[in-house]
Amino acid sequence: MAVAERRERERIARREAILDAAQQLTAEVGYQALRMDAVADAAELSKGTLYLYFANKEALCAGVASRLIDELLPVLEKNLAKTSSGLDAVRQVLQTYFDFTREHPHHFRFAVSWLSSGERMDDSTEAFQLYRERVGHVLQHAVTAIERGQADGSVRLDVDPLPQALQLWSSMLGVILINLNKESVSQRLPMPVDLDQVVNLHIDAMARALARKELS
Amino acid sequence: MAVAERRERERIARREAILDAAQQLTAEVGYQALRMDAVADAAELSKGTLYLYFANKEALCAGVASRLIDELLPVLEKNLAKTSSGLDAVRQVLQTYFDFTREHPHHFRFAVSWLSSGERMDDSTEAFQLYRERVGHVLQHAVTAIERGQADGSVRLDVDPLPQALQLWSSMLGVILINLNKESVSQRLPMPVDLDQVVNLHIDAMARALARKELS
DNA sequence: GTGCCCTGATGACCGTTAGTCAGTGGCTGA
DNA sequence: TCAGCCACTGACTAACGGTCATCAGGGCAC
Repeated sequence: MAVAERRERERIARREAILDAAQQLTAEVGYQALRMDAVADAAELSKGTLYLYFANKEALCAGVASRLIDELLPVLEKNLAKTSSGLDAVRQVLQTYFDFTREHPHHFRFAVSWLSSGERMDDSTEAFQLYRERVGHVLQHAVTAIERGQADGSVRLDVDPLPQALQLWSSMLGVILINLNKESVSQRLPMPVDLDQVVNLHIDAMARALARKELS
Repeated sequence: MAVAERRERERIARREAILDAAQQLTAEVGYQALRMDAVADAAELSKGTLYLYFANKEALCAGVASRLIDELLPVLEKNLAKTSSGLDAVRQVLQTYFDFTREHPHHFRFAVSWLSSGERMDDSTEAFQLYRERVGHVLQHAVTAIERGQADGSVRLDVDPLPQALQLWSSMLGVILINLNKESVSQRLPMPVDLDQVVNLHIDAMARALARKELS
């Protein structure tokens, strides 16, 4: 049935068109302020049609987020290829992730709101399965970097790669969160602080904590 | 005018009564699911009245959050009094904050959603001013702990207390965020991970990164 | 070629909820 | 006694995510 195949192609293309519109709008206003009506308008479809392709707004956002994180993976792999040691690779994972969130702050906000939503967000939809898988890939690069460091002697042997990668990822999450809101955060501190510097301090601290040899 | 004074007392009492109702409900359902109608019902007032005391729902939530963080400060001060060194005090600040978020997960979620809201949340209301001030107090304890450690020789001298305290605070934020959602997070990892352990790993890593003497 | 049917699209409509505002009643001070 | 003020009220509005009865038109059987 050539018809069935064409239908399937058209379905995928329409889904992509919706994601195009949503991604464009998201980049402008963020996930929170994204309106389903606006997406429908931009995609030149009616609102009801959106719900034929995505279970709800969150699933649509997860679709956009999956696309974005797909951009991260090749960059991360390229940067990791240049590293000279496992410890250096650990730094590179953190730095690359940070740079990515600077380019796509809305994506990061979405991830945080997903993580902090508790039970509230129904993330059992297909779009979320994909998204979680991609996040898992990023995490895996951190695990691999630690293992590589243990093999080449740059990382302490008494750390367990997987839990430690989670520690790296989650602590980085908080640092980035603050950095994304540095204007409002720093404004109300007694003295001015350079919050970009805090990111570097964090990466340095992490490297020091994982380093096998004491680097002074 | 004794009347004016009584009016003022009554106004404060009513405000507190609203906060009582909101705090109770928040503990049950969280900030996100808190309904202004429900608060009005619980406080035995009409919804319109709530808006005479709080500019909007967020300001009301900030009022509840301020109350909660007020509970943290004395506990933190008590725990800090028991510490034997500055480095130990740093660990204690992190641990106490973590324990607090376990008791008041909703408060923490509110703080995160405030931080990740960007421009969206109008936090110029009086209730937020108070809340920010309290957060500043907690942060100050971290700064003081680092300074104490530098004075007693337990913390490296080449760290700048204020930025480093921000690094400690923000990284801890991320670790706690993951911990609060450990069920949903760990569920989708290739192998089971104890996310409570990640908190300990993080505190250990932070201590290692700040310690003056290499502790192997 | 004709007509039936299925699929995908539609948009008016619904429910929920934050926030508003014209109206009410009781206390105060003259 | 009564005018005026002020806290309070609750029906109302707007905004937005999500639904569903209905429609159009392309494909298939005959």
